[in-house]
Amino acid sequence: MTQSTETTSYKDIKQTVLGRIRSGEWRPDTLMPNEEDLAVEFSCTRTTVNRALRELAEEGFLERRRKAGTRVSSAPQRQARFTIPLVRDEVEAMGGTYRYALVSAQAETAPEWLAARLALTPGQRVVHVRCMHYSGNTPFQFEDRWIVINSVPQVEQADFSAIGPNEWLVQTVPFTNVELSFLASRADATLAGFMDVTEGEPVFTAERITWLQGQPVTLAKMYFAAGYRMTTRL
Amino acid sequence: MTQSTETTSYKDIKQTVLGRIRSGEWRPDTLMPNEEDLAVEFSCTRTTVNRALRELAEEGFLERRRKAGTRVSSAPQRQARFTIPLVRDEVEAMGGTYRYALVSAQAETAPEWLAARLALTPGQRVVHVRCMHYSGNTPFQFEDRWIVINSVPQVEQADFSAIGPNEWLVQTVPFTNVELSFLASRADATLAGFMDVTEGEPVFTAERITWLQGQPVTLAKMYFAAGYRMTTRL
DNA sequence: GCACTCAATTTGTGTAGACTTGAAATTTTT
DNA sequence: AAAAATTTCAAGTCTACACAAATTGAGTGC
Repeated sequence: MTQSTETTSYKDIKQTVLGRIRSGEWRPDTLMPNEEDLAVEFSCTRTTVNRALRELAEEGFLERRRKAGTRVSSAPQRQARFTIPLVRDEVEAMGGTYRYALVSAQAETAPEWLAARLALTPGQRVVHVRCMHYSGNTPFQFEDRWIVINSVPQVEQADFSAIGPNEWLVQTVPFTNVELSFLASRADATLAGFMDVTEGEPVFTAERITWLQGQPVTLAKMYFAAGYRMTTRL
Repeated sequence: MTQSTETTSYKDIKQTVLGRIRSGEWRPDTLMPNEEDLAVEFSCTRTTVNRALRELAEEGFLERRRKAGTRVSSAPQRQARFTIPLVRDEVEAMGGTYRYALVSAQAETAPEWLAARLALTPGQRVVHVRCMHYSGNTPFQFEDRWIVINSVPQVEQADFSAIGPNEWLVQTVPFTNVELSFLASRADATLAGFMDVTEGEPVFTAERITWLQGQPVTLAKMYFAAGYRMTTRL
C-alpha cells in the first residue's frame, strides 16, 4: 500500500487526539486505547500512531508507561520553549537596524565572586568585555561578559571592536553545556547611563554560563531595555 | 538482521554526532554526510539515522533542508526549554512546605486595560482573584488573576479559599492556547506589603494569558519573591 | 496474608523497502 | 542574459514486520 492519496499522517493523528483531549472526550487521567487499536481506528500502522503519541507525550499532553498504557496528562507540566535568538536577529526581527558598540575589553584577575561562581582556582585570569547592542540608536541590550583565558587562550588576541563576544565565541569554541537564568535586577548608575533608564529601575536580565567539557568558558550578564518582555506562545 | 546483540541505536548516533560537533570535527555550517552514508557508517538503516538527526535538529544542533542536506547549526542552543511547574510543585521541589492563601475574589466589570489586552467586548464581566503562595511562612509568589465569566460561567460558583485559581482552572477548563511572558516590574505598595520587599524593588514577573478555542479565558500576573531566578540547563 | 515467580501486555526501537515532497541545480526557452 | 521548465537529490513519511524491555497482574507456595 502506498501513502499516495488518502493516508493518515502522524500529524493528523496528533490533531485528532489533541482535539479529543481539548473537547473533554478524553479527560485528564483517562487511559486511552493502545497503539494497536488506534492503528486500526486510523487505518495506519502502529509505527505512525507511535510517532504521534510519542510527540504528544514529549509535548506534555500524554504520559506513557510500558504495559501501563498511555493516559492524558493530569498536571500538564507544560514546557515553555523560548527561542533565544542572537541579539542581531532579535533586533532585525523587530524591524530595527542592529548596531554594536564595544565599551571596554581588558584582561584581569577574576574577581572573587566570579571565581566562586565559575569554580575557578583563585587568581585565574579572565577577559572582561562590556558592550552595547542598539536597535537603531535606541539602547537594546548591555552585555557584561567574562571569558576564562585558560579555557580559551585565543581570546587574548581577539578584537572585539567589530564583532561581539558572543558571535566570536560561537564561531570559536564549541560548547557542551549551558546554564541560562532570567531574573529582575535593578539598574545601577553605570547601567542607567548606558541604557538610558533611571537608576534603580527594574531591568530584565539574562545570565548565561557556558562550559566546555566541564571547563567554565564564560559568564555573560545581559541587561535588556526598559519594558522588555520575553514572550512565547505554547 | 535483528537488533539483539550489537545494534547502533539512534541514541548512540546522537551521542556520536554531538561528540563530533563538540570536538570541533564538524564545525558550525559544515555540511554533514547525508542519511544514507551515515546509515552505512553506523551500519544501521536510514530510518534510525533519520530519527537521530531529526531529534538533534529539533534540539537546535542541526539544520536540515531537503535536497540541501544537514548542516551544523551556526547559532546553536537557540531553544531553551523551561518546565513551568505548578507553584506547589516548585515550592515542594525546593524542600519547602506549600501554603496557599486567598486574598480577595470578586466579580467585576473588566477594567479597560484588561478588556483591551484580552480583546473583550466592553463591559464584560470577570472574576478578579488575588492570592498568595508561600513556602513555609516565606512569601513565594503573589498571583493577580482575572477570569472571564463568559468563557467559564462556573467560575461564579467556584470557591477559591481552599484551592488556587490555577489548580481550579486546570481541572475545569481544557485550554487550547497559552501566551507566556517574563518581565521585570517594580513592586508597588500593595505588592511590597504582601511579598515583604521594599516599594520600588525589582520583581521578576510572569504573565500568562490562556484561550479556549479563541475565547480568552484568563490573564494571570505572577510576582515572584525578591532574588528569584528562573534557571534552565541546556 | 505475604512474598515470589512468571506470563501477558504495552510501549520502545530496530530492519527493510518504497513513495512523497521541497528545493537546489541544470537545461531549455524567451 | 534572464526567465521558465525540468531534472535530481536529500530529507520526510509511510508500510510491514520483528524483537526488546518494562511493568502489571495473576498464580503459586509458604
